[in-house]
Amino acid sequence: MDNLVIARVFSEIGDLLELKGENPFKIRAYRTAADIVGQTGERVTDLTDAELRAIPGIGKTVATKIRELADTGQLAFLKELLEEFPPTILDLLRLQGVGPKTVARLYRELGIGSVDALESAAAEGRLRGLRGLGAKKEQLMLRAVAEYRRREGRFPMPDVQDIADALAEHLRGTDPDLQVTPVGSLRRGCETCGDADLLVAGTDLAVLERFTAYPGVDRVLGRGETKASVLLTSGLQADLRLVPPESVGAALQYFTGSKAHNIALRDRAVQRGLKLNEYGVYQLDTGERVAGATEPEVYAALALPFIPPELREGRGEIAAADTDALPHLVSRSDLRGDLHAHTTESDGRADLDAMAIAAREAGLEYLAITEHSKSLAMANGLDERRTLAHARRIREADARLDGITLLAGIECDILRDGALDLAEDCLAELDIVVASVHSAFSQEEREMTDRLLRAVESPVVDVIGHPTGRLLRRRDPYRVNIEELIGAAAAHGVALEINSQVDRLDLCDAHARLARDRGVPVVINSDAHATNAFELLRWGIVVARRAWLEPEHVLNTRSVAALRAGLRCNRN
DNA sequence: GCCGTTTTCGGCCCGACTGTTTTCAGTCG
Repeated sequence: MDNLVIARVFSEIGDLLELKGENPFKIRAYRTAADIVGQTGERVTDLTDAELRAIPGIGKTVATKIRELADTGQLAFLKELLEEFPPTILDLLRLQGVGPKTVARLYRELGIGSVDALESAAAEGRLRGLRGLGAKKEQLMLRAVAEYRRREGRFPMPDVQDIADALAEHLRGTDPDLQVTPVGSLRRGCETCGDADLLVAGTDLAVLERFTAYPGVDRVLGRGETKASVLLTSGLQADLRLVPPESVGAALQYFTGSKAHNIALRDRAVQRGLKLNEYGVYQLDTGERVAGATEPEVYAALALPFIPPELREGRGEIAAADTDALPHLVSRSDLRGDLHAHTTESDGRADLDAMAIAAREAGLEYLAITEHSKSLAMANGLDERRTLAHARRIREADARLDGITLLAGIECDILRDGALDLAEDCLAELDIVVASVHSAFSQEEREMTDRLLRAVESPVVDVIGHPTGRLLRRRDPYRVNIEELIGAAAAHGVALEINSQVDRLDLCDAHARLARDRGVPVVINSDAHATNAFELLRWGIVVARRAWLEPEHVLNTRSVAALRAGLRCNRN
C-alpha cells in the first residue's frame, strides 16, 4: 500500500478525532504520523515492526495500525469514526475560518454535515442563532464556500516563487533596501505551496497598507499591527509578517518552519532552560533575551549549527546538526553539465547550435543532446539511422564550438514490455542513453516495475529519465515499486534523474533521498526544449537539497572526463 | 498517542487576529 494512502488515513483520523473533541495531543500524534509516513521514501508497509517503532513519532498503536492497513487494506478504527459523522463533513474543515469546534457544533446543533448544507443554512440566515455566530460570520462562511469551490488546492512552488518575487518588488517600492524574505514552505522548497509567506524587517506599519493595496489582491482576509493576510486574484493566499529588525533572525526561523522542525527546536530550547518564539531566544527564569537578530545566532543559542531551510522537515536534521553531521548540500554552482536536452531534431524549439550556446551561457561545461526515439512519433522521434546521423552532427558541433562539450545521446523510450525503442548496437554508439517511459502509463505495478527493471538491466542504459512519470496536479505517478527500481539501479550502476521541469520534479525529494541512501547516483537534468530552459535546473537543485544530496551524489557535478568514466562503469 | 541522562506517568510550542464576547473562544500559522 502506498505511503500517501496511509498518510491520508492518519490525517483523516486526526481530523475526525478533533471533531470529537479528543485529547489534542492524541490528535497531534496521528498528524505527526501522517507527516512521517508521507515523507518516508520506502514503503512503511515493507518495514518490520521493530523498524517502524524505531522511527521517532511512531509508537505501538500507530505501528499496529500500519500493520492492519498492510494486511487487510483497511482500518477498523477509521471505519468506526466515520460511522459517527457523514463522510462529507471533513470538507467543512477546508473552509477558511471554519475550524473543528465550529464544524462539530454545526453538525450537533443543526445537522450540517457538508459544504452544500452549510451554504444553504448560511444563505438562509440559520446560523446566527448559534452562540458566537453572527450575520458577519455567515457572510464570511459563504465567501469561504465560494473560494473553496474555486480553489484547486496547492500551487506549484516555482509559480509561488514568481508571485512572491512580484509582491516583494511591489513592497520595496521606492525603498530598494527594504528586507523582504519569503518564508514558509516556499523557503523550504516544498514542491507545492498552499500560500506565499513573506517576512519584512522593520517597524513602519505603512508596509502593511502597501501589502493590502497590491493590485493583485482580491480581498483582504485580515490586517493588524504585525501581520496581514490577503487572497490574490490567482487564488493564492499571501501572508505578510512585519517584525522589528532585532527579531528578524528568530522570525525567519519561526515562519520558515516546518511545524515539526519548530516543535522539536522549542522542545530543545525548553530542555536548555530557554524559550524560543518569533521574537527571540529567552532565558526561561530571568526572561533575559539571548538571541534573535540573525538566524545563525538563534541556532547557535540552541548549540546548533545553521540548518539549511530545505532540511527543516523534521527528518533527522536536528540530530544531524547536533552531531555535526549535516550534509554539505549541492548547489547550482556545483552543476557542471546537463544530460537531458532536446533540439528541433525532435520536439525542441531551438536548434543544436542555439541549445549548445545557451547551455554555455548558463555556465555549463557540457550538454548531452538526447532527442526522443522513434516510437514517440508525435515528438518526431528518431529511428536508428537518424540517431546515428544526428550523433555525427552533434560531434561536429562539439568540435566546432568552444567552451562547451557536447555529448551525443538519446532519450530512448522504454516500450510496454521493457524493451528499448532502438537497437542495442545503435545505442552503444552513443555517449549517453537516458531511458524513459512515455506510454502505457496505466499498467499494473508488477508489469510497470518489471518494465523499468528490464531497462535498468540493459547494458547500454545510463540514466532512467523522470522515473515515476508524474505531472504535478495533472497526472499521478505510474504504478512502480520505487524501492525495487532503486535497488536495481544500485545493483547495475544506473543513475536516476531528478527532472527539473516544474510540473515534473521527478524524482521527488523523498525518493531522491532513498536513492542517495541506497548508493544510487543521481543526475539533475533540465529536460530542456528551449534555450531558456537551463534556468529550470534551479528547481531540480531544490529537490536535491531537500533530499540531502551532496555534490558527490550527483553525477553531473563531475568534470566531463570523470562523468564519462562513471557511465556504464559497473557493466560488463 | 508518544516519549523518557531527573520521568513508564505526566507532560506535550507559542502568539496574533477576528468576531462576538464584556474577558474570550476559535482559528490560523
